[in-house]
Amino acid sequence: MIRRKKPPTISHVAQQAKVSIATVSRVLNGTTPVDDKTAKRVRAAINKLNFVPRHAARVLAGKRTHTIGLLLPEISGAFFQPMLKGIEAGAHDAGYDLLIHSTQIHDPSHRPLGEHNTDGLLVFTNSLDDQELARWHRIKFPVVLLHQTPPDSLNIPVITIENKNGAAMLINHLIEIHGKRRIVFLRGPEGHEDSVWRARGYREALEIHKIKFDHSLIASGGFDDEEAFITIQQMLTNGIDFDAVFAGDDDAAIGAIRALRMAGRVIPGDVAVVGFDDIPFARYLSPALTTVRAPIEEVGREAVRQLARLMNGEQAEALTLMRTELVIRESCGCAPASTISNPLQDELISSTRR
Amino acid sequence: MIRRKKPPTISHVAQQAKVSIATVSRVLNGTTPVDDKTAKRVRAAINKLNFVPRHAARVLAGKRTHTIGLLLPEISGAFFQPMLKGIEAGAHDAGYDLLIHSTQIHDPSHRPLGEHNTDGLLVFTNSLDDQELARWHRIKFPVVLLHQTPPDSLNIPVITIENKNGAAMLINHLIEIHGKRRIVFLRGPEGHEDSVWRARGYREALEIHKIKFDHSLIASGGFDDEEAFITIQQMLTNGIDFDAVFAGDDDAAIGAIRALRMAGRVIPGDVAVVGFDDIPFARYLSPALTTVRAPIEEVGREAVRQLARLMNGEQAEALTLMRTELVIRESCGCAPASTISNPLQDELISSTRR
DNA sequence: CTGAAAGCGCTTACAG
DNA sequence: CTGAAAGCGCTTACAG
Repeated sequence: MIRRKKPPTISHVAQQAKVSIATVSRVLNGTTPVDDKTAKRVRAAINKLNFVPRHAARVLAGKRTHTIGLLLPEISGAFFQPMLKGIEAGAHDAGYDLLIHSTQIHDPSHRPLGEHNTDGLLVFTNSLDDQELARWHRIKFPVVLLHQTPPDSLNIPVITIENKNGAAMLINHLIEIHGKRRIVFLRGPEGHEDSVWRARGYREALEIHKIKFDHSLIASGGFDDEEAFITIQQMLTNGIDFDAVFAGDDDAAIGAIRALRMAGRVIPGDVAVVGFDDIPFARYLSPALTTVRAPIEEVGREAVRQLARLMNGEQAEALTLMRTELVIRESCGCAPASTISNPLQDELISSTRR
Repeated sequence: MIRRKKPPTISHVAQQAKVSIATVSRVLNGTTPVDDKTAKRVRAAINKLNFVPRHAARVLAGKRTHTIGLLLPEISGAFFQPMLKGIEAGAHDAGYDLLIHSTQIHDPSHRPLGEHNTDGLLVFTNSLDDQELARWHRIKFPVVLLHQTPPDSLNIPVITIENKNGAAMLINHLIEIHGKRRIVFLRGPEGHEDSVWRARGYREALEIHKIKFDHSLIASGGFDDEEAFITIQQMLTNGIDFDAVFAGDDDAAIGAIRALRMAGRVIPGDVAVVGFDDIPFARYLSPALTTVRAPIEEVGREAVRQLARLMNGEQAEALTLMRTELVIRESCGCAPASTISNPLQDELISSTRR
């Protein structure tokens, strides 16, 4: 068992400064004017005892926590980096601390993040069951969803991106410019909405070009390097014929490229490979990855903004849909812009129609 | 102001189930046997009211939190991904929840993570001032340091890696195999211990080969893509002459490569570039990056293990120094192993002497 | 400007 | 097996 020396409490400080605990609390919070000399004594006592108020007690006594929580399924893949950056920046701007928990859905009686230790929550796809969302909705606890539609018809604000159009633009490009007809699509993790919408974009683009949908070209990539690697290897082994791969996201694209190379296929000569997200590394791959740029960081910022409105008792936007852009580089078969890869020269095509 | 409907408390449940709150607490915690029928009634009430105990109250009343905290300066750069993975895995194995906060040192009276809401803390370099560490040490609150030596002579356990030997191996390779003499070193962020040790490795290697240390070859790379990019551009503009760059870490190596390319330099023909860490993408760069493999994920796991010992009142290892390995790929000037890049074929050289 | 006291929602000896 | 009550460390009306 742990034996830690008991930290000082507000009573110790009060004793030391010869005032009541109420007064200590007041200089701590600056809620009520306190006599200068008294305040000075209290501060001296605080310093001397090295007193730090216990968060738990404060929260119990009804104070706001000034922190927001972020619930993630896991922090893996390059995707989360810009998202975290945006959220951190947003939280900082709004004057909130940020606490992050990556969770595999677990025992609801023991949530590490919730109304007991935060003023509001950001919830990313797949990190929570609907019951918990419903409960928060019921007690009017501020929650904003990322890349995920709320269950039932709970009106919880959502921030997400133009997945469908982004995917469709990508597939259109492969078909129209590079004459591809047999395009593999690698799905993301089970229940991941981004994946569902990208699949729809894929199908719609096929339909527009009267290309028959072929089930055998759909497989699971898990938005993950390793899983995509294995899947593509398997498709190769099974002799499935294809001339392009839409890997679902950039991480999976890396795995796909690796598998294809290992099998001796040339990219983009034999097979074109495209991703989604435009993670920082996408442009440094060789061939440089053609992909869709998702404004991931901005999604994070905006989510905090909406959450802040909720926490202030204001109304938030029900749905914020952020634009995606086609980023054409080399892995689709287009020629390199120049020897010097200049990001500014990437061709950008916006996903907003018209 | 926020008006949330008040969530049910343990008293409501007690009323509903017609028992005392003590009994409710018992079925909640399973601490004392409770009559089956009573328990069933209580559980029914809990379900009906959708009751979730308030963490803050539990903690106040003296329960352990079953969660550990991780303090980081920021989650940026590809480095943190494997570290987080290791820590998450470690926490999960040890049966703890993990809460993460990335912080710029702020107001000590308002720490988002500490003894009030965790049972122990993992602290990464640069995320905290020494005072706070000293305070925790004083109250015997379990803390483990990552990549950072404790201040003064507080005996706080540390997990870190063989930075010096790793760097020395890298520089030795550049000098001995590729005949480099003017090697740039890009420092990491201010106060970052990894950077300090890597600098020492760099200098020692130079000394061994009787190469005079040249101040003008040292600059700041910040362990960051963008910062390294700017720095190298500047060195080029200033006409500083060099035949190799040790970028400090892999992220910075990417920025360095970008700047050199933009200036028309060929890598590794004109300038060799090497990194440190071996982040997942290092092998996919072109040329594939020569670097030092740091067992980042394992550092995370081990840190949690040591922390768990502390939290159990056991003694922890004062210093855990993890081995690094030289990973020779192409960016140093070595020939590619084969067209098919196989990780297993990378040449590995361990940092442990003898 | 300051203090005494109630209350936040739990847990846990102590009795029974 | 179960309940009454004290206590965890704060905040905040309510008086003065």
